[in-house]
Amino acid sequence: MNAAPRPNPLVPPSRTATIRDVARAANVSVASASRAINGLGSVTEATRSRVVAAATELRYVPNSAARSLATRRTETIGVLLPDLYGEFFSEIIRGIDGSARSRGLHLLLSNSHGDAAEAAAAIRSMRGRVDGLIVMSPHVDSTVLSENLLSGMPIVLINSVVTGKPHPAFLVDNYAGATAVVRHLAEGGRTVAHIAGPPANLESRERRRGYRDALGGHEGLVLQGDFSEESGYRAGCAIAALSDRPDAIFAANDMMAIGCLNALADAGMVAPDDIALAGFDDIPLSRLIRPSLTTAGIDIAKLGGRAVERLIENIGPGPDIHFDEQPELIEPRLVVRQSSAWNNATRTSAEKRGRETQ
Amino acid sequence: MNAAPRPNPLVPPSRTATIRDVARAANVSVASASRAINGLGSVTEATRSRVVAAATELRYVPNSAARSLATRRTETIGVLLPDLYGEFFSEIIRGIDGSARSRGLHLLLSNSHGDAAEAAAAIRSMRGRVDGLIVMSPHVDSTVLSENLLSGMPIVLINSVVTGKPHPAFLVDNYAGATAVVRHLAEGGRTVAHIAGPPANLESRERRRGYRDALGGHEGLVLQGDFSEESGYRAGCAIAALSDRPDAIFAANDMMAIGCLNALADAGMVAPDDIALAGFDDIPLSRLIRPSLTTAGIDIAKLGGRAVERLIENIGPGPDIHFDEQPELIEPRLVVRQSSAWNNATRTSAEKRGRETQ
DNA sequence: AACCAAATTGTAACCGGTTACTCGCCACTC
DNA sequence: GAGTGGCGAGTAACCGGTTACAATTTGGTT
Repeated sequence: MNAAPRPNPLVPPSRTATIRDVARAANVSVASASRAINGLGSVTEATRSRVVAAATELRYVPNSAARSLATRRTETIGVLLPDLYGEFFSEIIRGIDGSARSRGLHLLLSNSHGDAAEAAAAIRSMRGRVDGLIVMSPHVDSTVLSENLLSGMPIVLINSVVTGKPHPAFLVDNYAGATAVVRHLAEGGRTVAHIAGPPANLESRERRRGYRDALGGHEGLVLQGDFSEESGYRAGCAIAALSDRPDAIFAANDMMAIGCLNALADAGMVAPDDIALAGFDDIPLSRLIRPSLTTAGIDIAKLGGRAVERLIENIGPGPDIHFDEQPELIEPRLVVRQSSAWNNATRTSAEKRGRETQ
Repeated sequence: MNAAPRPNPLVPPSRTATIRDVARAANVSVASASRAINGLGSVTEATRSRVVAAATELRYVPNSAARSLATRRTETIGVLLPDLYGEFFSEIIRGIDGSARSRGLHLLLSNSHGDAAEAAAAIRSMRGRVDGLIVMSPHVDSTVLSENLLSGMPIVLINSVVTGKPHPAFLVDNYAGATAVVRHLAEGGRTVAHIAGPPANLESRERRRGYRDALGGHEGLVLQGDFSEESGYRAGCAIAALSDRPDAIFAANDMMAIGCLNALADAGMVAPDDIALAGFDDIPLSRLIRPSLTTAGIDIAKLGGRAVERLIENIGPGPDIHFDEQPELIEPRLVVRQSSAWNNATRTSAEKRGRETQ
């Protein structure tokens, strides 16, 4: 009559139901209960319905930790993003979330990493919590990745160039987008100045290269900026003060273009009549300001969704499907709005109101 | 010499290290290894360092599923958000993420729920994956919550009113914000019109109530909008067409204010000289457009951070700490910018450039 | 030197699922 | 009627941690 083998004899009250409870209630073994619940293996319709009934009766919800431990899958994908400005962030998450949810996957999010060490820590801390990773970060490089990713983990990169071992990746084609914008601005032999982004930034270098090549290799006036609205404002002031002004300005991103536009406005000049202007990114502000801003941009949400799909392909059975593939280039779409609508005849009334026909 | 008790005798190659491997390498028991790694219980410095050395040597990373299974904690908080527009979304996530990360917590995110059923599904699917929930959703109500939340799970609500059992909650004080804006616009006896948000929306009702009370209970001209820029534009056109125009307009949010501003501009009127204007939310666009927009808003990131802190208090030992407490009201701050700067004398040059001194 | 309390360490039983393998049982051939 | 193939169900061994409890060591007293 040794009555104390179990440490805690009376737990039943207010404890969440386990699969053993369900099995007992349905009068089957745990194995059958598990099979019935997951619809795998062979189970009679009779036992299946008995188990399901017991499960709903007991409000049974499988413990996901136990399940992951046994199956080695988490049904979760990790998302690593840099400290992004509003719209880009919400759009890419919207795309990722939509695509993930439709496949029953959860999202483990980590954003705003100041440096490579923080990004590495984030990657490491996600190990074992996710089945795959979507990484968009200027701070990762092949070292960070291989050091912190245990070999098997599938990963998809967005706008992050890593040398060394190739991973599936998506890259916005900054070069193509910039040439498209500059060709548009330069139509009819107009001179085009450039407000450049930070030289250390790959995207700003690519956009500048596009600018240069669109002008046949001969750069016009180039002012240094840092992607902030303030730096665009300063550049705009500088240009307004020139005696010999360019016909048009290509800013390396929309924020600087907006700053520049404001500077010109403060100097009493209006775009496009006095000087035309275009940016890059197509942030939502671009169509809301007056004059609305010509720019080039991509469908960010779609990009996020595609990244998830790509990741899932690689989570599946055979690892390393698209192994030594080139990064997939996403070409931005040129969006012409008021700020470069030189010719009134071509300005539709919808454009005048800053609305797009889409 | 029975050599086949283990099902898979040769797994060592490319298998991730477990705590037993570490224990073996450090020549201690798994219990000591666990204690050394977690810094709990008492362990000699000597064994601790041996274990740590072995762990780094083997690149050991604890399996989080196993850990959660044993400890019943996931070190993760779930975040449920509605389909939010850019800036609000990224700011609140920034605040939540920063606060969570500094405490070593992960974020499981789920956004864009179309209806109550989807929100309920999201809550249910997070069960067992998170230690607590931050919910901001117009779709939850007490039924959804009590049905899908097993009693113990801590939760913090943001801008969601649920009747019934009280939960810790934060609420933006739309009424107070609106009265502040309207009092400012009405200074000197000026007449103020209102562009209202969708009547079904609680926030727009509260803002309208603030508008009415700030005018002593007597509403002026009220136009119906739906929070979109388009509806603001239409309202602006309607006002521009009036023969007897109000001195100022209070739009129930910034997007409608911007639309209205554009409509007035298209009609050849400039704010604030012809008509003053203010919005609500203080989205970043508000200080970037010309004229920059007077508005009222809260520090969204801070709100997110505080929600996390509040949640953590309730995750701790004693459940239901702040049980029957009132929701915490967050009072928006009035931000006066160009669009209501009637008097040139009070307009600083910094404001003219649309920059704030903060 | 013996003794005892405190500090370390080890053993093994959990946490709650999944699943390889075994066992009955039944229908169907030969 | 014995042999056999296959299906449904059950047993128990995992997955990889944590931790209660027991066993051992340590160190300070008398």
